Amino acid sequence: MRERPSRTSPYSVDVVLVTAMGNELAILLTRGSTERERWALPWRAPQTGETLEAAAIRVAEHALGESPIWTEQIGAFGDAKRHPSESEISIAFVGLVPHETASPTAGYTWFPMRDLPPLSPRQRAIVEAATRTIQSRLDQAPIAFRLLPSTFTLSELQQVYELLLGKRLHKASFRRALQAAWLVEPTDEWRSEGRGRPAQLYRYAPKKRRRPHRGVRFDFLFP
Amino acid sequence: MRERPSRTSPYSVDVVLVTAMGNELAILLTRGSTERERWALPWRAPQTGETLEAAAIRVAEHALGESPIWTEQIGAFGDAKRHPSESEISIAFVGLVPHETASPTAGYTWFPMRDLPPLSPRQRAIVEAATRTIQSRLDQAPIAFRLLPSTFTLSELQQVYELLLGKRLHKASFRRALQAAWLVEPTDEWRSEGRGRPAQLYRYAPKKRRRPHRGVRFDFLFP
DNA sequence: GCGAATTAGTCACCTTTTGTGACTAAAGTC
DNA sequence: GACTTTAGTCACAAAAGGTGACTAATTCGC
Repeated sequence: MRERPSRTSPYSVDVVLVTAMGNELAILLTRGSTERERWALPWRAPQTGETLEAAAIRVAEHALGESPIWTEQIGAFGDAKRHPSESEISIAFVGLVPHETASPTAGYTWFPMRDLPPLSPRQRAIVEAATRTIQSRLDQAPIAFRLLPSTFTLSELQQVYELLLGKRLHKASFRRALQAAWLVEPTDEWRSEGRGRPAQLYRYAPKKRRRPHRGVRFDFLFP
Repeated sequence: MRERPSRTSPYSVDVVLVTAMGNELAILLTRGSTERERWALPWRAPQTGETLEAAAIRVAEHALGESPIWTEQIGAFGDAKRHPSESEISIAFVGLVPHETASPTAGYTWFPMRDLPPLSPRQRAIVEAATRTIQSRLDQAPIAFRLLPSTFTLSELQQVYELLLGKRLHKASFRRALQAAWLVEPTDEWRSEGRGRPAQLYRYAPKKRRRPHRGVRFDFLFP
């Protein structure tokens, strides 16, 4: 099932598989067989007739035995940076995987994002772009909800958001915005997690559409 | 200078060149030489050692004699849709060009976005993605300002925003947000455009950085 | 058993942002 | 001079967002 690197393949599909591992984000890496001691993103030379996204999903299935709960293309990366596959360009995807159900198959290991081994320049650029892609999609798609089990506490949800956004959020603001969006509904279960007061469990149950009703923003970062 | 279509090329760089033509957005198309009566996006089979973005800029220079004022990669498009170049995948770029200075070379024509000729399915998908890319970048980069001459009236600027966003904006809100962002400064010139009161001319002169200071948003379009 | 510590959940207050109609100003048209 | 047209500004209300402080329910140490 493991495809061999085809040195003549003009492009590869590289996938950044991201999970919330405890208190940190982690991505899946594999030891590059073609290169000495280097770690690399899972990748694949897509077969003809195969959709790019389908190729990305197959990479994930091969590495984890499961498909991601959300996938998005990051873009094409060429720019004369070396790549393990020696392909000219990489079409990069990002995929999110709940950590509970995702157990890497042989040869794949989770690495915390804050402490990655050396990667090829191109793949490092891909990982950085993956972070930006996740963050910019976070308010447009319910990707954080699917990183959690089907029921979860609001504190857990907030922790996932803080992890993905890379910043702390105020509890009251977070819950107020969540309520206004009609995205979750409470179950009648509670979970006592050791110390403090037990938390009510919620499930993702979106109820109403948001009106995309806003004017312009001028949020330029560099003038 | 016109590169010939290489049938063995594994991928092509396709460019959506967008301009504000009077009251409408327009994109540049060329008559596909390999296909009977079809129009197509300008494209190029990139040379080895050439950056993807450099290839896109060269496409623009070849078609317009000028490089775009803003360029961004849209992504890679494969998905078994036919393409004039018969390449397996297209790396798509979007580029913005001021209409005043951009005169197409032979074989290239501006088409209003609302009335495009039939394109290949893949290129139609690329054009739609280009629109989304522009709209999502509009509040993060000063691309609207560079579509205009160096001095412009605030009404002209608002019209460009309305064109790119595809929706009307309220005059007072637009100007209030613009002032808060410290992006323009008035000149001491005025322009009388026929009918009503003359408008003051402004120039793009960004002064201060915005704080990326905001909580979460739950703006999902489909639950 | 009891107070301290810890986590969950909510409220109230205030500031900022945003939508919007109405207003004044300066030009042309008739 | 009255009317039309475009520019530019104001002020009010509503909505969104930041924040500290409060109550509630549990465990831990003693």
